[in-house]
Amino acid sequence: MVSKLALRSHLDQHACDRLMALPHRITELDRTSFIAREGEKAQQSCLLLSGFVYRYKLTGTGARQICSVHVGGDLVDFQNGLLGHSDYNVQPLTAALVALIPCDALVAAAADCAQIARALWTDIAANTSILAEWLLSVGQRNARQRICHLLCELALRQELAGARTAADYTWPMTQEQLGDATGLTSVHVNRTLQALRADGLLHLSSRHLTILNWRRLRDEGDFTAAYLHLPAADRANEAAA
Amino acid sequence: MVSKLALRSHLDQHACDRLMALPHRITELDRTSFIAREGEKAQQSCLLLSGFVYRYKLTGTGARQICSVHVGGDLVDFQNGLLGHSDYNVQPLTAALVALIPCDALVAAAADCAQIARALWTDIAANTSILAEWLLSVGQRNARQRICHLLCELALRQELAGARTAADYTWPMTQEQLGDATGLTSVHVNRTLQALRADGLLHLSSRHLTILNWRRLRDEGDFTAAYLHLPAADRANEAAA
DNA sequence: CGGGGGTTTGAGTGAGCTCAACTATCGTGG
DNA sequence: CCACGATAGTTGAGCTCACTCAAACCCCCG
Repeated sequence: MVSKLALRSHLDQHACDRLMALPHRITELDRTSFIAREGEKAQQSCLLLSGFVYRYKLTGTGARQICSVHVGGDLVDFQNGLLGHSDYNVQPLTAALVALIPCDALVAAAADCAQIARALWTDIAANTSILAEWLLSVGQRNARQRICHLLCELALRQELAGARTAADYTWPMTQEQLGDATGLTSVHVNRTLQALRADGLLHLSSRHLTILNWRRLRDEGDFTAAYLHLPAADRANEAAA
Repeated sequence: MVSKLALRSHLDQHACDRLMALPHRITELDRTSFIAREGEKAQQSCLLLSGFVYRYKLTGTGARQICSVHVGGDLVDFQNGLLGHSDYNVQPLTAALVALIPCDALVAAAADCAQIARALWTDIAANTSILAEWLLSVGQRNARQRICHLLCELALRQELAGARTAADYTWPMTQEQLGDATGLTSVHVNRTLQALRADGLLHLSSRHLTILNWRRLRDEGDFTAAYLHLPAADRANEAAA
């Protein structure tokens, strides 16, 4: 379970044992709780076991930008432990089961074991890569592209996280949250989603998304999976419509 | 020189020596050269000695989003060495002097020395934090705020990188590049800059920026320096107009 | 059956875009 | 020393994508 973290790089038995032995506290969280709060000290990392979690920042006037969405198996908020205080807020998007791990313990494990260090580094780098792609989306793509793109991304990430199929998955966000992730208003998200439905690309009802035409959704969203750095990315990207 | 990298965390003599001993190749680059190219293997990190460097991504239709701008002392493009291939392009913004360091050597140094590992981690985390703030800007702030914000950011980062003063510094970007960094067109950047000049906030001519009213620029840009994780941030943020 | 969060719809508005031309600046070579 | 070309900045006019505000609707849950 804990070792799911390290999909992107090889870990031998010793490294896995070391990870499993990390001190941690498993907690169930509801949507109103905070995992981290901007400006506070962050001493714990959070490994997401099930459910969804998101990070967001606020402007001075209260506008919210969602900076990432995390699916099961993701290690959230590790970096901030290193910097002393958190830059952003982290909250569950849905009810979520998380394992809280002291950052110090992770750092110590990394110092002990080069494989763990590399795995953690790789994980951080992959998350940074996703962040850069989000910036590209928000900065350069139009509403329809942004939404298609995000839908594709979460499809693949959830599939890797253990969902049966990428084409049919749990949709964790409200339209307002989708807007805050893409830099759009919820009204405009709503209209754009309607257009996508009308064009037969997808079926989205509360908490559940079905992708009806993967190829078109991918093309319209200008989506290529490389930035996710998933081992299965190539295959998934070729998945039939 | 090499050790400037580690401003954010403590390094003892041993760690510094270890860093200085890293294999590297110093090169002078002009604006047309590539430090990394999207999709290629990246085996080298790049420590920027002088000049400016930027990273950018392209959409399928060729729109460009600048993901970061780097000033002297920054370690650029380290993460991608870990992931195998680069997600983005890295080019000099101006003529630049860089030290190319093999990623493996950095990883090895980190494995040897916990202080180096922590310094590198911290550096990556700080860069990620900046990226998140850019996402916030592009997603939620208007043109004027985005530009003011970026001007403030580069002022502080350059000051820390050794410029005499934050209020008066080398401006490395064209208006088009500023547009690509903020998700605006160069035309709109131009008009917004004119408004800022007219309001007496700054003086910007080719390659040189003078901030005339730091406080207003900061307030209008909704800028707070915390996300930069600079030791001097608090002081700088309070600098007089 | 009465909230309340989420979604949908309508109408009007505006920030920022597009396209296109023009100007300024500067380095280069004849 | 000037003509030239290239790069960067400026201006104008018209347009559109996405926003704002506001009201309805839906549906789940207590």
